[in-house]
Amino acid sequence: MTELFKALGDENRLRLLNVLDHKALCVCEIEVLLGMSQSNASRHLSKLRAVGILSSEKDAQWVHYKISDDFIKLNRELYLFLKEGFQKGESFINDLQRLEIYTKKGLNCQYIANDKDYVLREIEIHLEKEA
Amino acid sequence: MTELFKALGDENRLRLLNVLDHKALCVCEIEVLLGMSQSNASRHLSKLRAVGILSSEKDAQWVHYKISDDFIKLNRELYLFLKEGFQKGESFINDLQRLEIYTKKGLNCQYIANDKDYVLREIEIHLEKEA
DNA sequence: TGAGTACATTCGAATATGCTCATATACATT
DNA sequence: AATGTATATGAGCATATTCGAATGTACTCA
Repeated sequence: MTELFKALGDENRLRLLNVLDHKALCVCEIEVLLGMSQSNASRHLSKLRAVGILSSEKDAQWVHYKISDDFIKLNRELYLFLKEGFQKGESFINDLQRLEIYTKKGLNCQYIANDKDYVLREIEIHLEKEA
Repeated sequence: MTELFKALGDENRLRLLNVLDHKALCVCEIEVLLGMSQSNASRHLSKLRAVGILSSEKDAQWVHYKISDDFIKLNRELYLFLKEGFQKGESFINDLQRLEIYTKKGLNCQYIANDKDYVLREIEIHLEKEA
C-alpha cells in the first residue's frame, strides 16, 4: 500500500492518471497534452505501471498506456476517491479541457509525428476562442 | 490531493494511522507500541495533522492524536480503502496485536511514564505466550 | 540496409525526505 | 520557584526523488 501511495504522491503522475482515466494515450500524446518533456512523461508512466496502476500495450512504434483493469478491480475505493478528487482540482480540469479539444478535432499520434507544434497551436487557438 | 497522498506514502505513517483508527493515542504510547523514537513519532504525527488526516487534543502534558472526523467525512472512499489495506499488511496486523494487549492489560500513559520498559516487557511476555 | 521515429534509460544536479541527537517549550508536581 | 515530564523543533547527515540533457533501444519504412 505504501508503494501505491508513493506513486500517487506526485502532481504530474496524478495529472497523467486524470487524462488516462478518460482515454488511453501514448507517450507523445501525454507530452503534448500535459506539456511534459518526453523523458519525464515516460518516467512517470513507467513508475505508475511498475506499481500496477497502469498497463501498456505496444502498437507499432507507439506504446499506449491506460489505467489497469486490475487496479480498478482491486482498488475500487481508491479509484473512486481519485475520480472525485480529479473533479475538484483546477489543473485536472484544464488538462481534460485540452484532451477534449484534442479528441474533438480528430488529432492523433500521426499529427503529432508530422508536426507537433501544429497540434499544440490547434489546441491553444481553440482555448483562446473560448476565453 | 497530492499532499494527502504524499503524507500517506510512508510506511511509518500508515502504521500510525492503522493503530489510531482503533484508538486515540498520545505520542508516548505510539513510541512504545510502534517502537519509534519520540522525535520521529512526533514528527510523523505532525505531518499527518498538517494535511488534515489527524486531529489532536491536549490533555495536561499529553497530546492525544486521533483520525480527524472531517477527514473521514470528506474522504470516505479513501478512508475505506485504508481500512481495507490495513487488514492485509502483516506489520499492520502485528501492530494491532500489540495495541490489543496494551489495552486489555489496562496499560496507559501513566504506566509508560512510571516505567516504559515495564510496559514493553508486559507486551512482549504476552506475545511470547501466544507463540 | 540505412534513416527516422517513439519510447526507455542513464547521468548528474537540485531538492526533498526521514532519521537521530540535542535542545526548546509547555505543563505538572513538589 | 525548581525540578521533572511530554511533546515539539532545530541541526546535520544519509538517502530518495525529480528533472533535463544526452544516449540507448526497438521498431518502421523507404
